Amino acid sequence: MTISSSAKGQRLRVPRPTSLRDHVQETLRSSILNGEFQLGEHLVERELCEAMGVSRPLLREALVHLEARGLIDRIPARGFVVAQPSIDRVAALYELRSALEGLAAQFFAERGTEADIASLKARFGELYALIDKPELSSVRAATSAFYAILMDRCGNPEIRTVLEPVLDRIAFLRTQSMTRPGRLGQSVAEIGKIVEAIKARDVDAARIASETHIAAAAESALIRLRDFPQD
Amino acid sequence: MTISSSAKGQRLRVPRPTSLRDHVQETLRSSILNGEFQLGEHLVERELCEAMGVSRPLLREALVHLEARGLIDRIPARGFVVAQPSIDRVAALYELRSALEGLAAQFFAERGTEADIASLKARFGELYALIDKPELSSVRAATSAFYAILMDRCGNPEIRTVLEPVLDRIAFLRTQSMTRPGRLGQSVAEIGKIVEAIKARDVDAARIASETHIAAAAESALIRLRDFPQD
DNA sequence: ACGGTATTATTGTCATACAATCTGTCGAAA
DNA sequence: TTTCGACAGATTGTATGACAATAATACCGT
Repeated sequence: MTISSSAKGQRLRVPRPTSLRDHVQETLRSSILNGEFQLGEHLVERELCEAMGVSRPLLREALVHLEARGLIDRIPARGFVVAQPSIDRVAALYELRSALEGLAAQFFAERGTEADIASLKARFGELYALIDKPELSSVRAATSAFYAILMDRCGNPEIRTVLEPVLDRIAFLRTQSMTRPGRLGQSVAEIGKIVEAIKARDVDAARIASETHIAAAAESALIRLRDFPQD
Repeated sequence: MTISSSAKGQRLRVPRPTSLRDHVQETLRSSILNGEFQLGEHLVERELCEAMGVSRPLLREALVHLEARGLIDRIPARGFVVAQPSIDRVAALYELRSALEGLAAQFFAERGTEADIASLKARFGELYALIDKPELSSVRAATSAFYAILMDRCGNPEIRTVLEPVLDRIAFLRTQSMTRPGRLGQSVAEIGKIVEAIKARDVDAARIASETHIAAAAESALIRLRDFPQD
């Protein structure tokens, strides 16, 4: 965890751009979201400590944080495992996601500035351009960028704080659902409806388009989940 | 933290009904919710360790958990402080609460069993009986009981997991707003509308009644917050 | 093959330590 | 007198090591 501080004009001492715990936390989080652990897999503390080169108390702090966000579960005398929501729970999470993103779209249509709307349209353009060559990482990046604008500029910054844990808990399904053949084009079309409604300042249409979009994503994800339950 | 194990027929060793960390966490949480700390107050780790009789790593785990839930904030090299949301943030939180409780009411009206509805009515009855002698702790208990039913039986168990942190962050306002003269009666009347709508299985009315109720609570809380900003 | 027991691995928790950083104080210079 | 800077104390951020309690596993005798 050494950080080179070479830039001469800057402050000499740049010990940690962020706390070490935050780094451990984020590393662990993205490892889980990227599927580097199986659902339900036991997270052995000593192994992770050695792998990341940090002490056990620090690692545990990171784990506790992720536990609070619902990404991992704690089993009383067994330790931490990657959360593995049941099908019912996944359905409930999608339902929540639908409501929260619908709310964000509604607020954005109500309160977004013209500049915000322009940003949103730009992000949508980037996403649209990917329909022909759907590469996983690009699609994911463009989607995140779109939603980052939607959440950050919708006028209610707290939506993001509650939505993020929800998204984390269904992230293991989202990857797949976007790359199904044909699904991307449909999905982008649905998102286009959201953008249109926002552009027209049609509050209800924006909310409904957003809810519809997530409902479709949920259906796609749940079908897949039912087919491969242990995935 | 000694636990007497005297019952003869039971297992002899009853070390911890729950993990010690959970206990520390909950103790700390309720202390904060009960206003035993000022908003923005610095939480000094060593003091809390001694007060609760636990080690610093364990205390920190509890603090990190509460941080993840938004109850406390971490300031880079200063440690943890009790979260002190700005007026804008409080407004955003009430907006979210309104949407989420509206959703719960809607789902309850859609999916609650008759037995669930009967339970809800019973809780409402208990609340109604308190209008004449509004004692803080009773009102709070009855309100929690009502909402516990509403959240647990609405058919989407995830709503509670996202709503709870939201409620925690505005808890410091909720106490006051219920005890304002006249407000309780009005509040109970609003809740009564929710119950009625649910009884009638009127999904939209249930959602709207719930949203309206929280909007009124928000207005009351925000007026108070603007009058006593440092409260 | 099966049931019970011993061993091992791992968690839950503690005590302690120490460098880095922040805070506040006190003195020195303008 | 006011302001600036250095010093000391307090507190965090992180590490090490330890130990009891529990769960998992392997072993062994029947």
